Amino acid sequence: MRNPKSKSTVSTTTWALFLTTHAVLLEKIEATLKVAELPPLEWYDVLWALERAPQHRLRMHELAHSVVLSRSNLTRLVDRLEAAGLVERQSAADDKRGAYGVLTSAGLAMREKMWPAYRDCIVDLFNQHLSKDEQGIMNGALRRILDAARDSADEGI
Amino acid sequence: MRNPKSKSTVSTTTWALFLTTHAVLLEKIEATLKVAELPPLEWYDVLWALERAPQHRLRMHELAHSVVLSRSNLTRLVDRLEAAGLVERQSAADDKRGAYGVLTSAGLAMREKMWPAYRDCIVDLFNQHLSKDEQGIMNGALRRILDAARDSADEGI
DNA sequence: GGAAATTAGTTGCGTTTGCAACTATTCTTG
DNA sequence: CAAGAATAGTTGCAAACGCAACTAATTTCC
Repeated sequence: MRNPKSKSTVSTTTWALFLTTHAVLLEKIEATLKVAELPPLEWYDVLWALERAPQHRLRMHELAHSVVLSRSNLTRLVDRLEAAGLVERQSAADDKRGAYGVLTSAGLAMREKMWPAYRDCIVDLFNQHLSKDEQGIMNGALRRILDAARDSADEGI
Repeated sequence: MRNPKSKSTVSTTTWALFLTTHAVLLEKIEATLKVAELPPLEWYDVLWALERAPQHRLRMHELAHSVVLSRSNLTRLVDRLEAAGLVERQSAADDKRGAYGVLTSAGLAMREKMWPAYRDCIVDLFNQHLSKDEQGIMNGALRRILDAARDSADEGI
């Protein structure tokens, strides 16, 4: 029982590496963005999700799902983005409960401004170390894991 | 410029899947632990790091590095673990600035109690969807990424 | 051998998170 | 078509985090 692996022989090496790599890389990326005086990564995620969406807008719950955040956290993240002028709220015409998060032109500009710094991080820390084959294999494997975790049938990444 | 990929042709699919998979899986695992009335995952990480360490103890900064946490956050995480009786602080004899975090027997028991629930999560959400080959390839790739990010030359995972 | 720089760990403070409760609207179905 | 259930989004509050400042001990090196 000293070593978890001994019990029913499950190897957790990949999982442990997955977690640690994520933690280390995220820490580095956030630090880089901070030095460049750019907003945190989650802002990028929201801006990019909106940029890809039809009419540059998504309902709050869609946005929350898209960036994998709880509703309440997304509410407040959008508060901050709205305060910064990067996103606007628009009430939904067809559902009076609902609201859209809408990308502003300043939000689009910020997404584009953040991208080079972010892309360089991804390349330097991640892509650079992966062969095309490895990328293909990881895409397949992660896709499968993600779809299973989300009970399949979800749209984009 | 609409699509980041178009610029200097860097494919960020793997990275995006990596991030999203991490977020979704962590959310599920934390929820499972909570339902089982078990402490959060980071407690497990600390307990397990100490359990593997010689004499079940590590200096605070080693522990911080081992679980990829800032010093100040580790200080307070250990505060909580100490309050729960799972870890003790011990001042270092050879360096009067220093302190050890030491696993208590209650801490060891808790680690063992958490493991089955955690292991089941890992298997169900992660391992189950990976072939041995895929695991091997991911291990190699992640190891390489992690070592590079940490300027190589770091011990255990 | 002693001033300056470095390292270990903690703490204060403002920000962000997580959870549960809450309002308001829409859907269900008897 | 009305009562109850479900869904959308926000908010209050306590816990946790990130950063910079702080104390204390150790190392460097002139």
